[in-house]
Amino acid sequence: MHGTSKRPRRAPTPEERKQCPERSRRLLLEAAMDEFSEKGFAGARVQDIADRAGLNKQLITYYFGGKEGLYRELGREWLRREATFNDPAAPFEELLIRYLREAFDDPRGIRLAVWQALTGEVGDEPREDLSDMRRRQAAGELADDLDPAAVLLMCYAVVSAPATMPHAVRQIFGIEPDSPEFRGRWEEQLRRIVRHLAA
Amino acid sequence: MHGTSKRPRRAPTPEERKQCPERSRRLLLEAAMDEFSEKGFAGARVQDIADRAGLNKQLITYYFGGKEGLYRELGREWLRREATFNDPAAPFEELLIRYLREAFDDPRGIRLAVWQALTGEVGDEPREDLSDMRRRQAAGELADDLDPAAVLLMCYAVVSAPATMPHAVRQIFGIEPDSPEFRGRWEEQLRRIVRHLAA
DNA sequence: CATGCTCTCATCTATTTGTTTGACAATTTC
DNA sequence: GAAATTGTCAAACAAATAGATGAGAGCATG
Repeated sequence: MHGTSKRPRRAPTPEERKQCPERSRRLLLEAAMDEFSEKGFAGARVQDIADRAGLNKQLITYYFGGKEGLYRELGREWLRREATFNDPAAPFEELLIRYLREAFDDPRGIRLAVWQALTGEVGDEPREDLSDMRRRQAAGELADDLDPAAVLLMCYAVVSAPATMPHAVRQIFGIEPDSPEFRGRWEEQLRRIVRHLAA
Repeated sequence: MHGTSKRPRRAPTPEERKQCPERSRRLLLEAAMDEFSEKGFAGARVQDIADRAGLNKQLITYYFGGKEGLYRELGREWLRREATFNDPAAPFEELLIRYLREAFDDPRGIRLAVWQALTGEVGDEPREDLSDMRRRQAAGELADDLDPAAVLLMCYAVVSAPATMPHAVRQIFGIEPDSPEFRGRWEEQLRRIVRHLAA
């Protein structure tokens, strides 16, 4: 089922792989992102993470203090990453689409976030800044009768939807949520929807 | 942490509780709905389910053939329930709000569905019927440039949002997702949004 | 009241799983 | 280049957990 059937690690360090803690850390984080985003914290197995990284599972304890430590570190990293997303210059529609594409290209972050939300884990993310949305509203990018906060939440919801409710996509559209067809269709429709919200 | 510290079940059948398989089944299903919707399949513990139901955990095997059987039965039940939701007569806005209130009153179904989606479980739900949406569009309830399928998916997304991304609600609105304040505000905003989509 | 069946429970067991331990190799430091 | 530190691994360990076993109570039917 997994790539490595018996971990035959005969040639562990062909050349490149001498001993490199930074590399190991990175490999574990990547593998953990795969596993956790796929199965959630409770469903993920440290053995699988280690296998995926091609490393010994003990290293998870060594580097991150255990399964939970690794999970937390992953959350922190995601936060750092997401913080670089605001771009006040771009029009709202473009911002949404940019975010949507990111979500399509790598749904792991969103899946992880939803999993954290479902398990009720409380991250200490700061209060979202709405001044930008209000500015856009004043500039006519958003209808006056709408609450910027609500529109923002709606955007989160529709961007995450393909990842959080793939079954609904299949049910409604009859195509795969990760197919180019759906990608294009959803993107175009979201564009139109936000245009409707501007009028 | 749990209600029964040591399960002191001294008076097991005070009066009402003689021996009633139907009651036991129902209790287990209810408890399972709580646990699974809260922690997902992998995170839920049969012991906790049994405790919550005030019954012995072996009964889960007895009635449902094990943890997984119980989980499946829950999914089936939810499908049966959701099938009774269509109401072609009501205006679209009211339909959405009705669904939203249901979700607020008991988010367990939605949480369960999202969990199933995240774990990649494939239910065999039939293809969604869009003819109703198309009729509404023709009747002017929905702008012509919008894809009925996309609007439907958006509705699912925004209705589920408070349950699937409570952290976002706190972050953006600064209030609790299940507070009456948020309920009212979100409902009102969704009304306005769908009105924008009709124009 | 006996008998068979259904329902319930406490205990045990096998397995899974995250972590610990101790050995050893690689790398750095002096 | 020797010693100490760091990185890696395999095997053992301990906790948790789902399911199995067998005993026994409730309830019907003769």
